[in-house]
Amino acid sequence: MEDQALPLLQVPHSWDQKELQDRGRGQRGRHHSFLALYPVRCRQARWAWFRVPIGPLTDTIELCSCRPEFAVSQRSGRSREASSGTRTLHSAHTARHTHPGSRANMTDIVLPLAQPTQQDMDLIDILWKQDIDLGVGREVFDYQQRQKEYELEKQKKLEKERLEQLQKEQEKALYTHLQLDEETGEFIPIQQAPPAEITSDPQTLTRSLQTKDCLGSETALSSEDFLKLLTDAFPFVVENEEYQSSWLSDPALGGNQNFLYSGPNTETGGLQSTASNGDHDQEMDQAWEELLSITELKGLNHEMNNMVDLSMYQTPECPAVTDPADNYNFLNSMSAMEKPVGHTVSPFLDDLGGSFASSIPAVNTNTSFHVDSFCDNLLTLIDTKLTNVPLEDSSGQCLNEILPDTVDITDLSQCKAFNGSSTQEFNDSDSGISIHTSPCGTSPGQSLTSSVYDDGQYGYSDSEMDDTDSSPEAVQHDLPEKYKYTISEESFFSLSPFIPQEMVSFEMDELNSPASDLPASPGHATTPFTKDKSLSRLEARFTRDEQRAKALNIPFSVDTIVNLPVDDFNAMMSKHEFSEAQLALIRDIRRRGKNKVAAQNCRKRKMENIVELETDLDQLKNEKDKLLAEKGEFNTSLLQLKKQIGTLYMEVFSKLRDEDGKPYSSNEYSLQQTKDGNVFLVPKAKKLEIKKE
DNA sequence: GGCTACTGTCATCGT
DNA sequence: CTACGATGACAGTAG
Repeated sequence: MEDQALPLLQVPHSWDQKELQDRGRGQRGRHHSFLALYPVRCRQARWAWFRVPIGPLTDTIELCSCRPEFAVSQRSGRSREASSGTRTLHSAHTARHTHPGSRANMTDIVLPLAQPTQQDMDLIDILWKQDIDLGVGREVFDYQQRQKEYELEKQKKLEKERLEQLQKEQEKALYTHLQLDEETGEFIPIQQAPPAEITSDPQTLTRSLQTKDCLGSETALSSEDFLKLLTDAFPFVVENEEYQSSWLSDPALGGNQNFLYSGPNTETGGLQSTASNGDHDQEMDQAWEELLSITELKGLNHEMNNMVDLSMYQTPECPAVTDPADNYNFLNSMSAMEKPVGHTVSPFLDDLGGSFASSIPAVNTNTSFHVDSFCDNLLTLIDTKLTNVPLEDSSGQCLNEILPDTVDITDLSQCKAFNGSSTQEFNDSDSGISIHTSPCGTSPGQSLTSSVYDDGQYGYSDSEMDDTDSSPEAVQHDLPEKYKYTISEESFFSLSPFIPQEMVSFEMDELNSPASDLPASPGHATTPFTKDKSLSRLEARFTRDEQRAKALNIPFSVDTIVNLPVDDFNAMMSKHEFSEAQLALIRDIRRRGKNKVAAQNCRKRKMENIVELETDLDQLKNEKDKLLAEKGEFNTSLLQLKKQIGTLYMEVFSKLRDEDGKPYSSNEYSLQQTKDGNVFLVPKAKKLEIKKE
């Protein structure tokens, strides 16, 4: 640790660090209460600025009165300046500064006591005089006086703290009657008296929507509790369907059909009409419009009456099911509801939580997706889950083994199969699950995978394959696109004896991994979707190549063909006899695979180069600005120098006298400086000659 | 339907 | 001459 104390400057008490930096060392303030600031290097390698009363400085510094003013990073220019150019006050001894008012990190600072040399004393004296010149008397620096001021200040501070304390207590008392809404951060008044019955008053209902977290956080909220919550007064805000999902997700609610039946129309209208302000009104309108548009746009109005929309199925925190029957009743009740409420059915899945989520893929994904059948499935699933009977797929594999331990509910949110918005989306989305949770496609009874697989649609020929490329539907019927991938993937792997098992597992792991990568939070469809997209393409590509390989009975996996080193590859090839077509295909596969990787690398490099160039550009721009500023400064100083030289010239010239004591005419004479530094008075005519020479 | 981003593929060049 | 990587150009796909 360096012990340095550098007398830098005296500044007014009011100056802050920035001002200090701006004004720089050596400047003086106008106000009273001048203090000497000593930058002291502390153990944290920072410069602490200490305020030291000037008065005692002439003799000894009373350390107890030294208070750190502020700490300046050592890297700051100011600190460097302080450490480099200033004279050190050498201390005969040092003392640990342990003033109670010191900041925590300053307690270890060693402030050297000044044992001023004559030089230092001179400097201090000069500073004193400057202060006096500025109208600051010595009394300003009187320690006793300052001590009094300090005491006064301290008292004021204490009083202020007491007031704050009082205020806090008042707030605390207030908050005991309030409840914190974790989502909105608002405090909600706690009303002790529970309502006698569930009201159909939309406002009350919508208020209850705000209890999302309260509801969601409790696994089994009693209906009484819920009713209590219902009657709590909230500011009316319904921003998205999540609110609906939250309140509907409560099992207790699910069991109350009256409540649910009372919902749709009155609620819709009521919500809009009772919205307390325009914004909320608008938001509500928009929310309902969006909900309605989903069905209207897709032309599924009629179907939607009986269909369950799970598009909002995005709440990750799902309480465990406590009473499946409640959910079942609830679901049934929902089937009779109007569209808007029909949309809100999805949340009941939240109740089922992760346990149900893992079973969801087995739900019938027919486009009709009738709620009854869904309920049946649901109930079956719940029962299965509850009775701990392992689900089995068509191949006899235990679903519990296949399914990831934790299937995030967001996986299902991806599953547009439950969206019900359109047939296409319906199917397509299901793939979101089927890819990552294969059992979806292999659920007993309605396994699309097995049906297609069994139908023998899995033909292989190059031409067929090309057809598949251009219009996959042609070959794989009207299966959901990703379903197809899944199907082909699965069936291919299962059918491909030549693919090493570890490779299969690797592939499948790779395919499954995005599911686990999916964010837990709902509503983040972008990232996983991107992954899904690339994933499906990857799958498609692999499938295509694998299919081609399979079609020509090539006994290697695409990965092997592509990734094997040349020698190994050649050795492998030499062990088999291939036809021309096979050889060509293997070459193509290898070339394509290599090129694919190369293209990926190439694009990556390209992007990196772009980023690098942008960085360089920024740097160059900064440098240019800097140079321009520097140029301006140089020009200014050059002008100043020229001016000074002109002045000097005139001054010297005007003092020159001829033999008669008369000044020389500037029209006839001029001063010239030779290279050796001598200055001559030269007649202007001669000057021309010199110039010619 | 046009735009954009992403990706795979092909052709070509250089090593 | 061949293999291979790099890269521009193009096409297909999906949002």
